[in-house]
Amino acid sequence: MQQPNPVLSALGDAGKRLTIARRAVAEAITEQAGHFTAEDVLAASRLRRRAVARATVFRSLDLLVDLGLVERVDLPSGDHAYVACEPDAHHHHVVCSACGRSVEVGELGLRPILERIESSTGFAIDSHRLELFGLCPECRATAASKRSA
Amino acid sequence: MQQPNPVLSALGDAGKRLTIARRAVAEAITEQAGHFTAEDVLAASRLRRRAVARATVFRSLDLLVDLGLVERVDLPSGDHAYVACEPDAHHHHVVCSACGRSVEVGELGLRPILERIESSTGFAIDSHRLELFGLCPECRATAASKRSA
DNA sequence: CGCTAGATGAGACTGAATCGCAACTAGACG
DNA sequence: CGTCTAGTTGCGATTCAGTCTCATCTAGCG
Repeated sequence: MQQPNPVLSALGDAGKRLTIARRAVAEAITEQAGHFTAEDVLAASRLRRRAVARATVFRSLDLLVDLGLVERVDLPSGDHAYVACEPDAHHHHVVCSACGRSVEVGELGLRPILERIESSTGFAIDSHRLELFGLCPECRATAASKRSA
Repeated sequence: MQQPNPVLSALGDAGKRLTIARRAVAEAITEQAGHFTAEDVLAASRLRRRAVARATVFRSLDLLVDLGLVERVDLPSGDHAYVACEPDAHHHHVVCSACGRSVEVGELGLRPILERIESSTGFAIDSHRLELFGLCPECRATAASKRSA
């Protein structure tokens, strides 16, 4: 297992050191199916051979957010979570409210809407945040079978 | 000054008691230009003759959120804030990233986009959250004049 | 006026997130 | 391959928003 881990190579590209702690965080992140909290990463690192200090997890996460490899989302519950995502392209996340799995969706024609808002309010909109919550196909199926039981 | 305060009358309609603490919170909220944090309300209540306990501020805020008189927004900074808003109609908020002032915008044709996402991802989207950040007209003007100076 | 469910205040408590600082190490350089 | 040092890390203390408990209080009704 060399390291096809995109998080690590991106760190290298950014001129950051590839420390043991960062490898551990990167691994913990890439094995998460959907969104995860800082605490999840912390717990995952502890299950592996290398535990990472809480402060370091936060520092690494901040770094990854800066690099655009990870994004912060605020769950409807108010909790803070993160999702791994492709850098560069502007996109949004659809988060399953049952299992937490998340998928990215592309830019999806929001632009004309933003322009409409800009002209009607006079605001110069420079950032937005669209978070979508619902049930993923699997959880819909589960919910449906439970209901019929 | 009787009480044309919409927050208070809505509380009454919902069968809730109009206590002194709630009046204080309602006043603090209605005098906020834009978004505000729980701490802001707390501070505002202290400046007036009637200080409200921290726990009560949170309880009142939760209540107002339930009644749809106030909405929670998560600032890009990660802070939790609230915005007063009209109940009932589905809408979104545009928040000025400089002064915090916020205005509501209506439903704005997001529906077709949501449908597109549902069919492409298989998710059943049941809630979404769109928060827009940018400069309000006043702050744009201020920024522009500063830049030319 | 008196009653009672609902509301409040005070402050202890929780848990996430941050900070400061000494110790460590990745990676550059000779 | 050894040395050097800025970037990192770990640890523990700390902060701070938000919650909880419970005794006390009161809005609003009859």
